[in-house]
Amino acid sequence: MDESVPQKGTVTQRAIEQIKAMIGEGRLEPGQRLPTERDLATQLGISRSSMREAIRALTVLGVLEARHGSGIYVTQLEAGDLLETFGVVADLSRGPRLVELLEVRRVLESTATALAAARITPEQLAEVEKHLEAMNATEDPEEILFHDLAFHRAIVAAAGNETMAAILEGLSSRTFRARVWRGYQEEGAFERTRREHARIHRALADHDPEAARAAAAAHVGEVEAWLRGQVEEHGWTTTNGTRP
Amino acid sequence: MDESVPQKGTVTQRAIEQIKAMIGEGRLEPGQRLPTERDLATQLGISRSSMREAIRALTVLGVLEARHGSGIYVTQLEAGDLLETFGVVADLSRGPRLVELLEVRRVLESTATALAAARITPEQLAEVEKHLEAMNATEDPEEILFHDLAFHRAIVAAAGNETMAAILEGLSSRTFRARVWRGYQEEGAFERTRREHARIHRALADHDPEAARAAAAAHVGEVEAWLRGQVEEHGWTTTNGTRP
DNA sequence: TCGGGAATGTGGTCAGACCACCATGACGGT
DNA sequence: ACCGTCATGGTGGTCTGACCACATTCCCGA
Repeated sequence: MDESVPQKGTVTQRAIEQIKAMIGEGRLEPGQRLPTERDLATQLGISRSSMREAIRALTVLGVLEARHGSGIYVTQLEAGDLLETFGVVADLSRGPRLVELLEVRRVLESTATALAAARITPEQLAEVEKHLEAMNATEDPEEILFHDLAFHRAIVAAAGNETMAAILEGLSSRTFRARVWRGYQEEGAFERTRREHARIHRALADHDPEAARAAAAAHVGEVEAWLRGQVEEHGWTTTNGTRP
Repeated sequence: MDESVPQKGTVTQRAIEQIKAMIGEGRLEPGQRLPTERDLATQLGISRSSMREAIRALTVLGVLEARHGSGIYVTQLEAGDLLETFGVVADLSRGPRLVELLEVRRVLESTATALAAARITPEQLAEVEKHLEAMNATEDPEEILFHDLAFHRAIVAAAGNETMAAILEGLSSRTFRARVWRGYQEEGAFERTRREHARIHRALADHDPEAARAAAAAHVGEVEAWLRGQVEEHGWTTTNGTRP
């Protein structure tokens, strides 16, 4: 077919760019099914192996989705699809960068919480309260962590910015939170966490953005300050410890 | 080798997780060279093709780097490496999500600018001024865009949070800015942009974080408001238009 | 009419070959 | 003795063709 494209980088890289361009130009709509790997490879004049690598790359980026036995599809290209890789960053970061990530989270989450305070509906507030109460009603760390995540997720969702929500989701992903939370909560921070959550909830119920922003910033800031201390004290790396 | 891992998802996916785990557990250090594709494939008991797909996936994520004829290496795992994919999001987003991205940028950049005002050194300030003057000294849109990017990049760098800088880099990537900027500047916003930049610079020189935050937020907010109007008016999609 | 199974098409995996590139070191000229 | 040159081996990059696993479709028989 179009042999117009000359040598430029590796063959696979070229294929990645071409498919990305097709989507950018609107020639491929979200949800649409692509030609088969074999056809695509023929069209671009490359082998199926190289085409598969290109598809794999775009799959990882959350742009394409391959369904075994069915075909290759363009994702909905929503924030959640494209920002899923953000979680990997949190998983592989350690030491000083963990603090930086928490600083980003503090900035974004305090803003999101402020927005939520202004816009939250009674239904959304009920969802928040559900997880708040569930969190206070149990002592099981696993369950607490689950409802803690859901609590913040519900708030961020009420802010109405899906992109921001997707980023924060990556910054609060289960493994990331678990790593930091474990050490933090060991120091008897449960009670403080409960107070901070209550303050956030009150600000939301009062529709008070400024109070909500301050409460959220303080909440994340507490963890951030603790982690900063840990990193400075011992050169903490916080790898995914292989617990024996 | 370790045939202990049973069937779980696709073979390639398993390989991706295993390599990611090796890095997470510290068995692979940043900058370290990995075994050859052939050896890795043998070790994990899979074919070279599948292993190559796994490597491609981790390459896209910014975790690995393959050098033709030399070998496969673990990247430095710095924020820039891992967040490079963030630019793809900006490239493929359109319509309402563009506004959301700009909102995220406003939040992060205003914070970064405030931090910079508090910490910036004379050398860093000189760098900022260099681009500010260069930007005001030309009429070539390409050059203006270049120095505009460099202006903000220098400020964000002075904030001292590499993770935040990497995210903002993705949100200001050349293609993203070009798409929005083109339309924005067509409406004679040059003069306003100059005033806003001057205000940001003065706040930095005065080491006044609050003024810096306000100026940066207003600056991005201007573009954001304009874009929001565009999206609401015509159902603007802002694809990479194939200009005929 | 409807249930089930075969046929087909798809992505997933494998094997082996060859090419392009890089690093190293042996070699020969100076 | 020094240094540039080039041969060589090893590495990632690409291609081919085959087979497997899964989803969908469709047709046939109950």
